[in-house]
Amino acid sequence: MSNKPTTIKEIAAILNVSVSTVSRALHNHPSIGITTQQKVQKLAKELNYEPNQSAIFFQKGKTSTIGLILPELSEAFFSSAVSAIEDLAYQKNYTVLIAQSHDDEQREKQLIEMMKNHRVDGLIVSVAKTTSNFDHFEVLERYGIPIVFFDRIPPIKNIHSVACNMETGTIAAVTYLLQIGHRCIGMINGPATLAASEERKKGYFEAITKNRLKFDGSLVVSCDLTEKGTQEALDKLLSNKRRPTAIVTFNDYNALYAIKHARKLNINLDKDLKFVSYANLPLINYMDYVPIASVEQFPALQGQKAAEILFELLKNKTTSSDIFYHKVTIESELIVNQLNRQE
Amino acid sequence: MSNKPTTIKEIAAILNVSVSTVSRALHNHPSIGITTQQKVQKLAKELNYEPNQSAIFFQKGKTSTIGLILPELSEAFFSSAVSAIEDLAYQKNYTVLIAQSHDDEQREKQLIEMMKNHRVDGLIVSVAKTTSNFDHFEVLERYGIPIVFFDRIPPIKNIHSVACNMETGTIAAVTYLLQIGHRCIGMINGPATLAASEERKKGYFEAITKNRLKFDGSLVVSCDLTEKGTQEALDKLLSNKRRPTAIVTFNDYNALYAIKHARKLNINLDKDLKFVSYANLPLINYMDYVPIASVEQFPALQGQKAAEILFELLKNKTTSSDIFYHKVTIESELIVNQLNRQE
DNA sequence: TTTCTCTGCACAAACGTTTGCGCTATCTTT
DNA sequence: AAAGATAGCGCAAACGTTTGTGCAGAGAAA
Repeated sequence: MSNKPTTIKEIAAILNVSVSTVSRALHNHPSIGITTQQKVQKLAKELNYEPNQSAIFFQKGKTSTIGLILPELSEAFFSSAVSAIEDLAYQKNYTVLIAQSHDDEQREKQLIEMMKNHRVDGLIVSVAKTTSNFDHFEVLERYGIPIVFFDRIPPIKNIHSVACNMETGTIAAVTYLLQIGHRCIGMINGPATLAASEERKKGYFEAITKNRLKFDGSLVVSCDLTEKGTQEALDKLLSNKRRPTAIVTFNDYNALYAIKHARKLNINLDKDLKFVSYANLPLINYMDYVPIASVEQFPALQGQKAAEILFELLKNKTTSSDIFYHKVTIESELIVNQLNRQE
Repeated sequence: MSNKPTTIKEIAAILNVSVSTVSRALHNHPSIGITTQQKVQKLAKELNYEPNQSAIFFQKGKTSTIGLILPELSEAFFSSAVSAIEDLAYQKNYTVLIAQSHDDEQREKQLIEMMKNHRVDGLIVSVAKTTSNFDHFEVLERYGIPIVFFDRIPPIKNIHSVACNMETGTIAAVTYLLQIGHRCIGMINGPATLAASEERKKGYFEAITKNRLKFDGSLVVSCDLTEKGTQEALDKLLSNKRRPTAIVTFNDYNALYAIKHARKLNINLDKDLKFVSYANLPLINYMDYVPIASVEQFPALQGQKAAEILFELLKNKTTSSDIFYHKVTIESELIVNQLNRQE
């Protein structure tokens, strides 16, 4: 068994032509006669010829491979992005080398090293939560390997990035709650260190003031996004002078923790307290009590945009790409949950 | 910018030695003098030399890459498996080319083709639900590319596989329910076409008869695993002459559909009806009412075993590996849910 | 006929690395 | 001193493909 794959050489030998002729014939090069071209292609098909990608990669000095580093594949947000990136890469005859950092900075560094050795043509990255030093990314740029960041963008200059505008999404969320009658709206926000937290808060403020209500700082509480932190944040909000009738949470997990805790406190989630969240996880479909709306961040679209930018960069590699840095912002969108219980 | 990476040639030129000497020195080959070796390694570090993997792959005729084809990355089961496989591959200096079939047979075929062109050294596959023709896999074997299947195993001869024993897990599940006092236990099983359904049914039968109870066929109903099908199956069980006090479902999603439906029917899930499920999804942690126990199928372990087998096959590639086919069965295990509400 | 222009192909280098083989000193043995 | 062994390194081929250049023959223009 184990038939060695057919090579261009063998085809050339059989047809008594040179390897270059075969190569060009297979690529429909104009300088090859039509009859020769057909002869070659016919035999190639018969012998089941498949070009040896390894040889091509080596020869061309590029791998037609893009690297993709993200925190966790099991998070629905990222796996959606992966699918989108994969699809686009597939169309362009690229392959995707996927790796998970597990939100570990060291691992991320090693993966970058690995990607470099593998001579990936470019990289799409969503950085680990814990990453504080970003030198390893800059090294890659010096090697001429372009990087596009998405969703989690490092705070450094001169990078290509794709991210979601959290502010407008938050405005939509709060406005929606105001429209359906809520007047006292709480927010369980993320830690202040995250840029995304700041955007959410800004959006909250905007929506409140634009509707001629006055902003109450005690209704926005930070939390570390753990289950315990969320419980404490909820407790704080519930014991506030003005008790909120609706709460905007930082993300879906966050919302679920809060909902769980609220139910334990015997709060009627159909009447007394509503939640709005971010991300729109599929697991929402399996829950009994779910947020009444979610701010969708379009992970697939983010991934697609990131990939488009990367391919653009790869195409124009000759020109000094240092001149222009892409920075795409995607508008988030409020999705009102259809499964919303109307009892 | 865009410094071209250092090559072995340049190092050789600078030190006035041959490329072969540099190559061997970098690999600590015994036939190279200690001083030369150190000189080379020192300079290599200074020049930031990194071996060109493309060239090595090409030269060695192997890519040190394994392909991984699975239905859906977003399913927690598979993403766990991916992580385990990645880790092992990383240790062995292999990289993993991941691709999703999205449970589509055509896509799966294309991916196989792509993997072949990329000259992956081996493949780990969990086949798409819809795949009915398995020729594309057999082609690979003829190319000398070994395949290891896991979890979803195609019904063909002479393959390497890793899978979970559903029968013992089911026995454990039913036995547990018997132990905590249930006497009438229902089962929402999968379609009869799936081997896994058969195993579950067998396990159910075993557990019942071993405990000197008589098997009641009306307590085991098939379902197509959709939400609607699950609802119908539950309805059927609830209107059975002997109404079950506990139900074993085919998988977690299945269980969630059933739980949702049961709650809509105002059934007291703390008292009147208990569920046991399979898979132990992490989303369980976010649910209000969850199965009281789950049969764990150890996706990470399955992935790891599959990878181990593959690396074993790759190591012994010279010997005609046709002789022996690996078939690993992993025992599933009943996990009693700690979050189980004890009210 | 001569010169010029294509057309259609062959030649060979190049990409970076590994590895079998051969060669030359030096050292050991007799 | 002659012969053999060994250590340390260089030479060159090989992996499969692409691509710049060269070159022959055919046809067209003079």
